[in-house]
Amino acid sequence: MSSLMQKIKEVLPQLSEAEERIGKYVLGNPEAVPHMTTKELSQKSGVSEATIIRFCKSIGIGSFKSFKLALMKDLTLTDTNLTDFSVLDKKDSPYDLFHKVIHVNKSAIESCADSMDRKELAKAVEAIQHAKKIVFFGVGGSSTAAVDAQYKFTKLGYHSITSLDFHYMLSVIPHLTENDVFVAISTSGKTKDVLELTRFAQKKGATAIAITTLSKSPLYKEADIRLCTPNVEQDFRIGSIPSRMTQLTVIDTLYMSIFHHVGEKVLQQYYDARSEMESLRR
Amino acid sequence: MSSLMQKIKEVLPQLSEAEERIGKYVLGNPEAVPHMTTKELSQKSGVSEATIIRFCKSIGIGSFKSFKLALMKDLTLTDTNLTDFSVLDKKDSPYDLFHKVIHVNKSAIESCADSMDRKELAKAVEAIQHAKKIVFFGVGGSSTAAVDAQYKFTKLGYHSITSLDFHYMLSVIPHLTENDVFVAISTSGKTKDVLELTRFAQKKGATAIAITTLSKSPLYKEADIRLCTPNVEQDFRIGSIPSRMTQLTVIDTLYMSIFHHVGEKVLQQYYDARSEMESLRR
DNA sequence: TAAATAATGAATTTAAATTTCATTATTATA
DNA sequence: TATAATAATGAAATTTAAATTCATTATTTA
Repeated sequence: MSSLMQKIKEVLPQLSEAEERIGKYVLGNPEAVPHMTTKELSQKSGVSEATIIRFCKSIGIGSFKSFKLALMKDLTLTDTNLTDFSVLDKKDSPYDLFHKVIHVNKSAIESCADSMDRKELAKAVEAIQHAKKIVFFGVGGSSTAAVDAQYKFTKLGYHSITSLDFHYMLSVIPHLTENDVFVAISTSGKTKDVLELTRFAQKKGATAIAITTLSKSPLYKEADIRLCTPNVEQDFRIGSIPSRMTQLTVIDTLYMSIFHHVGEKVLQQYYDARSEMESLRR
Repeated sequence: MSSLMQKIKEVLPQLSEAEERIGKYVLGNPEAVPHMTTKELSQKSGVSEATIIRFCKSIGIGSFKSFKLALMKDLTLTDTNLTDFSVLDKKDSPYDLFHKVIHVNKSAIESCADSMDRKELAKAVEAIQHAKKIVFFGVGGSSTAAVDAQYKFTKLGYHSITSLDFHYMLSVIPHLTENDVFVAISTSGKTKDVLELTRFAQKKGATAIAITTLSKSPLYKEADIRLCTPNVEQDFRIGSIPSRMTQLTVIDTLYMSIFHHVGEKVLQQYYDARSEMESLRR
């Protein structure tokens, strides 16, 4: 716990009722407060604006602005890992939500570092490097990552395929061989479509890479290579927001790694494409 | 040299005379500026207050307040000068790259806070709330955000459309009316396809929301509502990685805001869909 | 119970940020 | 070269945020 927050906690019992309410709100939503005005904070915590000012003085800070600055500094120093989004509030304005989204997404990406296994990652890069074809598949919220990956790897010169359509995929997979890679994306690791296609691809000899959470799910168990995303809060309100960020971070890593490797070879083509794009830019 | 100061240095030659004067003052007195008002800074640097505001926008930051905050952060974070990706190294292992990707993505999301204008955001949410149809369009790296948005807003019960195909979009837009919203996604704000479709949609009376960087681009100028993403480093090696993260963060915010609003109404349907999904889960 | 004190928010004032608008300078075009 | 179009600029007005004042209510003390 950092110094300002600590300080607030300490003096909380000595504060008046209204000021205590502010203190509690601040402690509960520290990352939201630095972007608020006195008016907003007064409404959120159910006191008057005047009391906000008094609160600042009570905890020994001269102005509301200084208070916000101090709080912000506090938060950056102790990168709070409040991954949960339970702090959503009826009164939240779009701007408040914006800052909460920033916070959640940042936390999600940060926590990617915890779940990734470097050996598995190395294996995945190795497999993709030598792949003739790469097929990505994800449904629902995970389809975003699949679409993104397909685009990125096409840019790198790969024969890269994805589709939201299960039956389309059924027609793609029979043509896979040992040289190919099937990347299955599913947060839960239980999605039936994804599982069935993964098994099918494996039967054709393709290497199955799973981008999924570390769990006892069938996808986790059966995949050849596991790239784990962290178990981020799955609140219904935020839906798949944070998990999609983690999936994309994994995709980005694969992309960067391959780019890094094929490097110079692709680079010239890349520049060509860029200048061509400039002139053609539709 | 930290990133914001670096950025100012870079754009300095492109700025107008008055704005250049501000830039020089800031570079010369970085530690003084965060505590100044627009009036003070205008006097110190010998320009008008209005020009101060324009200067902030010129360097891609949405308000003077955000500028001061960004500058302050810049000055305190002397050690983390990894913001640029030039630190890519031939010897980097996939795992090294993974951590760099995490860093870049995190920074990109963080800097979203600088460029967003709360009023524009409120306007966007308002427009979408009352929309009958929402059309998303982005090409290249920006298509990911469009696809993601389309999925999210469909889940919220909207008639939500996107396609990668310009000609398909040409057949969609004629049916738009004043009640509809067209969301154009383009980092540069110059993509021809996006511009043409945006103008077409506006001609049909739809409200055009642009998710783009704060710049003098045609898309920025012509859009009815501007949701600005920060000017993240556009290194060819990382391509559109960070800008896609910022676009998604904006999409997430819109989604959360609308969700928050329609809230209870959709919630029941949402739960129904979930349990249905459990049983149907393919 | 009455006086003193403390707590509070509504209303006001002050100050800061932002926008608008008219003016001037610059550039492109006939 | 003259003229229109565009961009740059600051003065003034507007909007927004912060801070103060003051009247009201609750609480404590004698």
